[in-house]
Parts: sequence; C-alpha cells; structure tokens
Amino acid sequence: MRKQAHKSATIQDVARAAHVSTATVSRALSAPGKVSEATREAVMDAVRATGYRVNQAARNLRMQRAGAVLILVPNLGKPFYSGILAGISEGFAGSDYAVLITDTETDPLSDGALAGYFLDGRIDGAISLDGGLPRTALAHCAAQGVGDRIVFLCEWVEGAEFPVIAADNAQGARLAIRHLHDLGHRRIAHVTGPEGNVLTAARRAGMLDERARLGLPAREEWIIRGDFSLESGHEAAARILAMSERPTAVFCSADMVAFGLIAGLRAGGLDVPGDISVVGFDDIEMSEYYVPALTTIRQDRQRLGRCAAKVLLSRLSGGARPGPEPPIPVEIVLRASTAPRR
Amino acid sequence: MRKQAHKSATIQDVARAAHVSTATVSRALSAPGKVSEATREAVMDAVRATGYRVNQAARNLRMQRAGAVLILVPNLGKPFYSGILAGISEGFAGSDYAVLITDTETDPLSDGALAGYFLDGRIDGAISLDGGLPRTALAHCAAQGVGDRIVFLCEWVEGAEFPVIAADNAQGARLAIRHLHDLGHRRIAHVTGPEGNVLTAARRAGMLDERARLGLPAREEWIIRGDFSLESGHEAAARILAMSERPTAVFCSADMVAFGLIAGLRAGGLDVPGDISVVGFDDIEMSEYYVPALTTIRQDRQRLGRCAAKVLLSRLSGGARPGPEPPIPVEIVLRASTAPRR
DNA sequence: CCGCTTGATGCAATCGATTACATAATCCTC
DNA sequence: GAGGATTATGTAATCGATTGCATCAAGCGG
Repeated sequence: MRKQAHKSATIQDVARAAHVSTATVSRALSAPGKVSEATREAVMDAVRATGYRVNQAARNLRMQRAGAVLILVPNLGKPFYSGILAGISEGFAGSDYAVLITDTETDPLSDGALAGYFLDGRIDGAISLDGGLPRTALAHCAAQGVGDRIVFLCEWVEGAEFPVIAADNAQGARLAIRHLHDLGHRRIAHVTGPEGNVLTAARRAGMLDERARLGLPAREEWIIRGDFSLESGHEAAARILAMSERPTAVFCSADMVAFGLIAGLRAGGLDVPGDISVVGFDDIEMSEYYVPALTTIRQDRQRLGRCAAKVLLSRLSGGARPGPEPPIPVEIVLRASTAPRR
Repeated sequence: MRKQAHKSATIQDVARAAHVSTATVSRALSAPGKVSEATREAVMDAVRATGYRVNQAARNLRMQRAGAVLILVPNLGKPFYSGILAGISEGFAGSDYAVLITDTETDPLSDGALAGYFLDGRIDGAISLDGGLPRTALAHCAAQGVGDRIVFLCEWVEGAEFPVIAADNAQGARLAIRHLHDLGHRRIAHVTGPEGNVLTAARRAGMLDERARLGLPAREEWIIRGDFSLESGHEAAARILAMSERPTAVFCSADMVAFGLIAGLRAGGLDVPGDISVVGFDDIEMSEYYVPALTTIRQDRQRLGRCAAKVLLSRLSGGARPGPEPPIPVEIVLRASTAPRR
C-alpha cells in the first residue's frame, strides 16, 4: 500500500454516491432550503462517505471572485501589529476569504501592483495598515473600479476617500496629558512620530489641545521629532538631558519610543519615574513587563482588526455603505513609569 | 464617463485581437519557443492593447493547484519572526505563489485544519515555524499524501520526517560559552527555553557540551528553567540573586529572556556587565538599543526564510529531493552586556 | 516527385464548481 | 377534475485558462 496523493472527491463523486445530480448537491450544500429533507440527508451522507470538500479554485472561478483579501502591513516586525492581525483574522474567520499578508516595507508595491492583484483575480479586497501607500497605486485601483474594496486601518492616506477604522488618537493624547497634569506635572514634553504621518498629526494635535486647555507652559524644544522607533526615543533622551529647562514628564507617541527614551534617561543618570515620568502609546505586550512597567494609552487592537474586517466584508457583499466609522475608544493604563511630581 | 468595475480582458479577447486561437495565446505566453516569432509579437501586442492579465483562479483550476503556500507562525507578535517572514516573501517573489500567513497561537488549527487547507485546494504547501503542531494534524496531512509539501523552519517536530531549515543552535550556544570563557568567566549559568521545545534542547546541549569541553564547573542550580519570555528572565534574576554561589555570567536562550534578566538583576542591585555578564540569543532589533546593548548570537533570519522558501519551491516543482539541509551558520555579536570577569 | 519529418496552429476537452432554464410531480382551489 | 401555482430535481451552459490531438504546410532526402 503505497502512499500517494489522494485525489480528493469532487461534487460529481458525491452526486453519484447520493444518486442525484451535481446541481442538487450544490444546492443541498449552499441553499439547504431548496431541497427536500430526504435528499439533503442523502447528500450529507454521501459527503461524509466520500470526504468531499468543495474545491475553492473551481468555486471562485465560477463565482467570479478571488476568495482572498490582502492585508498591507508597513512592518510585520513591529509587535504592535500582531494584535491587529489577530483581530483581522478573527473577523474573517467563518467567511470564506483567505487572508494574505504582505509587508510593504520589505517588499514595497510598485505602482500598479495593488491594482494588479485585483486584476489578476488574486484578491477581492484589501485592508491597508500603511498610510504611506503611493497615491498613484491608489489611483490605479480607483481607475480599475476597485476603489470601494479597500479600507484603511489605524493609518490612512490623507485626502483619499477610503473608509478608515482608527482609534481615537487625539483623545488618547489628551488622556495622557490629563493624567500627567493630575500627577502635578506642568512641564510636559512630547516625542512625536515621523513627519507627514497621520498618527503623528492626530496625537500631537490632541497633546497641544489638552496642554492649551489646561493652561500648561509650552516651549518649542519640548516637542521632539521622533519616528516611532526605539532609536528615536533614545535620541530624544539625549536632547532632554541637554535641556536647561527640563520637562518633568514626557508623552511618547509610541511605546517603543518610550523604551528607548527610558533607557537613554537612565543611562544619563535620571530615574524614571523618580525624576521624570513617561507615558507611551499603544500598550504593546512588552510594556507590562518593562522595568518600570509602562503607563500607556491602550488601543483595543483586536477590536480594530475585527472592525476593519467587518467593514470590508460588508463592502464586499455589496451591503449598505454606512457613513464613516466612529473612532475606536482608547483608555489609559496606569503603571509604574509615571509618578507624582516631586 | 462613469467609474465602473472594469471587466478585465480574457484570453479570448486577446485571441480575437491577435487573430489567433486561445491555444496560441496561451502558448505564446507560457512557452514562447513553441510559436513563431511573428505570432508571438502579434500576441504580445494584443496583450498590451487589451491590458490582459491571466486569471489565476482559472489557471489554478486547470493546473490543479492552489497557487498559494501557508506560513504557520506561532506568534506574529514576536519581533523575531519579522525578518524570517521578509526572507520567506523574498524567496517566493517571482514565483506565482501567494503567501498566506496564519498565527497558530491566536487561531490554533484544529486537527484536520491543515490537511483541510490542502484538500480545499487553498494551498499547495506549507512552512511551519511552529514546532508545537499537533502530531495528529501532521498525520492527517501525511494520510492525504501532502506530507512532502510541508517544511519546518527554525523549529520542528521531533521524530517527524519533514525537512527542517534551522540555524546551528548548538553552535550558537558553544560560541556564547566560549566567549564568556575567553573573558575569564568560569561560573556560567543558563536560562533555558520551555521544556519539550527542540530549540531549548539544542541550545542547552551546545552549552553543556562546550562547558564540559572547557572543563568549567557545573552546578545543578545554574541551569534555570525559562520559556523564552521577558517574564521568565525576570524570574531567573530572582533565583540568581538568591544563590549562595552566584554565576558571574549567564547565557540566555533568547534575547527577550536576557532583557527580563538584566532588568531583574539591576533591580536587585547588580550591575550588568560589571557584576554579571549576559549573552542572549537571536539578535532581535531591540538588542542593539537596549541598555546595555546586548551581546548575543545572531541567526540570519532573512536567509533562513529565503532558504525555507527555496526548499519548499523545489519540492512543489517536484524537483530532486536533496538530503537534509545543513544548518544555517550563526555568529556572535559582541556588545556591551559582557565584560571581563573582575 | 513521393513520403516522411518538423514546426506552427487550431479544435475541443478538461479542471470542478454554480445556476438559468426546463421538466416533472404534487398540491390547491373553484 | 382541470388549470395554475408550487416544489423538487435534472440538463447543460458557463467561468477562463491549459493541453492532447489533429491538421496543414513547408522542408528534405532519395
């Protein structure tokens, strides 16, 4: 008895076994209401007996769909994305869409590539976590008439007309500032994200907004340009250490920035939170185990992912096109990196 | 001129435009040698004129393939995997396989699920980064005759007969111990990975091997059980702090463990590397920016990924089945977490 | 000039599903 | 009990590509 590639059962085999036509088998499986009780059972028995599973390639061809969606992730390595992806895959579980993931940093899409995926019949829709997609790539998609099968998640491209699912970034920033203010801090610095990024803008705006509302002092040098990376946090620490009028608290645009910052401040002889309080943004897994455990703004990443999946699915099924999605609420998680001002 | 879903050109359209049959078009595209120069050009012109792109669903149906491979990742959130995935996707670039990624932690495969993907015609092959796949799932695949289309990467399932691409873990451990020995350390501890994991076994074996070879002292309590996590490193620190005869250096089974360990040792009043040297394993991005920057064993993750892709592709194309893949070499990266023994 | 090889192309079957349309059987209603 | 509605099922076309086989023309040796 040699091992060999099992040629799996087709709908024909089932039809033969159940003594019905393939049409009936198809109906029994996808529209059980349309066949009689008796045949349905006969078909189901035959399905079990043959071990039949519908061939997706055939089904997709006939139904003129690809049966897949593409997720565009700027950098798979960032731990931030894992929860999002989990949420997305949860959102698509049960649907018969396969989830393809691509890293737009390690292999950037050429201009027509995204539209090409649609055209090749490889994907039915896409979710982009990358707000830096070339406008030309999006224009190609629009030109092919698939513009309504793309949604943005977390980030987005300014001025483009795609639906966006995102956390309430500005509110997160406000919560951070308010918390620091409550602890008695007045001189608060902010390490931003990369210039041109929509999240950078939203978080900075929320920060400036709340700072003004609370009547806190503002100094130009307290807004430090970063790029969401560990490294930029580390550099920011050096800048802060060199300031004549140091802030007593720092709100970072990402947890990774906060880690780099804390490491840098410590190396420079400052204690966190003793000398300086630090707040992050995202609440990635590591934040809880960092020393000191990081006070940060949590976005419900799983929910963001699920929500994006839901929106895309409804668009793919041609369902109603509801208005813009409301932002996903954020919350502040209090841990050990913030303390009352001494 | 309303925007509308472009019904894209089919091979029929091209055939019509080039005044040839569809068979000729197909041949002109996939076996250019089989058509005359003149027709080939006519076809190419027609392709350009119509904007034709081959429909993958149709092609896959006819060719009895899925056109996709599945990557099983234990936990997408671990930064370690990003470079691997980049390498994999690089390895498949140019082939016409789509790369599906799934997280076996956030949505574990039920027993028949993996085999089911094959059976449904969803995938042609799989790369597993998860050494903890249920044996039953693999057995199902073998029973379906698709056992030879699965390769393991980094981790593997002991006793199973699938090809494995992995770094030279034992050698990495040896390098770590040798380095510490060169610095004058004699009392060297090791924080292991989770019990039952193949990487744990390989790294521990290399460590024990080299320690014996160098004639270093061995104490039972210097082998500390961990699980590759920050947390377990932190716990290991507590154990070390409580020892009557403390090691002067620690080799950790993963960088994350080293971070947790260093944080814990510091909190306990020990300086790294002043009082104790620490070596990690993996060289994740963060290691370079940690304070102190971590001395660690680097695996070429990109290369591991590319290599796995190559091996799977060759198996899918029915190519020669070469012997077992040699381990991918590792190297030690010297940074600031190790210093000569005082 | 015949017969055979070689090269280029077309015809039509095929992959495995879905579904419009046709048909047959059953049930109601007046 | 005839006609119409309803339900259950089968027939066959269809999705868009690939490819075995047939066909036809040109080339060539003897």
